[in-house]
Amino acid sequence: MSSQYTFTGQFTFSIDSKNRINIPAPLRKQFSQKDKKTFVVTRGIDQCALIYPISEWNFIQNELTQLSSLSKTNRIFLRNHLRHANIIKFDSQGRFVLPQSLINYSSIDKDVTIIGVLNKIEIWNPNLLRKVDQSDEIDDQSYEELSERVNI
Amino acid sequence: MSSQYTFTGQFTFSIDSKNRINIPAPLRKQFSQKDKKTFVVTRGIDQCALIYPISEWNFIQNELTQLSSLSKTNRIFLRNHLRHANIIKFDSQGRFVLPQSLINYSSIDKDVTIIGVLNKIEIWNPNLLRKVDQSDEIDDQSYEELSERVNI
DNA sequence: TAAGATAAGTGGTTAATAGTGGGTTAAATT
DNA sequence: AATTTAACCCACTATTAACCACTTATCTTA
Repeated sequence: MSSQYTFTGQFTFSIDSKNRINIPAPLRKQFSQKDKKTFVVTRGIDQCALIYPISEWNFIQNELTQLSSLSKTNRIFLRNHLRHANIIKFDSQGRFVLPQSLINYSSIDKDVTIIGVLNKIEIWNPNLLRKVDQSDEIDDQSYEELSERVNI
Repeated sequence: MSSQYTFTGQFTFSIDSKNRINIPAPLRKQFSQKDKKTFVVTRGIDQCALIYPISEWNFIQNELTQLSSLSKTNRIFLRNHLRHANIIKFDSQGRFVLPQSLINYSSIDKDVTIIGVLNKIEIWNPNLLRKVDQSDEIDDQSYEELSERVNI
């Protein structure tokens, strides 16, 4: 099942004194009527914040209900995935306030890099992202494996 | 699956003071009704910018949705493929603005060489392309391997 | 082949939008 | 009740996108 959202592109914005972040217009324009400017901000697996439009988040939640809580891994995974999720709306200017806990988690200071990744939006500290870019090269072996799964 | 687009030919155009580049008429004419002058500009693997008509890009994007973000390799791959992709339309004169990040990446200055390569269009710094032409000769061995896959 | 007509490439101006900052009021918390 | 927090509103500036205009090239037709 593929999403209606296809966020792409990278943007460098700033977070203001009231912890507000602007959602780049090209991304914001994609928000459908039914999602009504509502989305979920949560922790990424990487050290960044993630935005899911509410309908996407509901879909993910549905996927998660498939996991049995009898498994310890599942319990941990579920707990950690859900506990940091904040339901948020953006204001009439297209901004939202990033919760303090996520600012801490993603080490965000003044500038933020915002990246569209299909059905979600990543929010990074630019310096941190640069480091990740440098350290996390994909090796040939992994590329080989990828090539068997996607044909582009 | 083969594309409806068969871009061919080489053109030398210029980029203006507002970073606008004209799409050569022979290429532009191919854009189908349904693609509505919409396309994606992104980084090439080589040091150039690439244009995909939106329907072509959607095919690539669809492949990418197959990859789960729980895998670290996938996350890196997705991020790096999508972050440089800009959805763009050309104006009533048939031009589009090349994002600054891509101007930097492809070292484009004043003139650009535009090449049609089947389902995509490459945009090069002419000098850079000349260098690549000289250094990247195809050796006999590689031609042999190619001959087993395409019959021309 | 010459002249007109059409299309293509290039340049600039104006109007709209996007990004950012701050202030005011309402709500929530203690 | 006081303080803090969040929602809402207004305003400024810079960037972007839409519009208009001109020159050159190409095609058509007499």
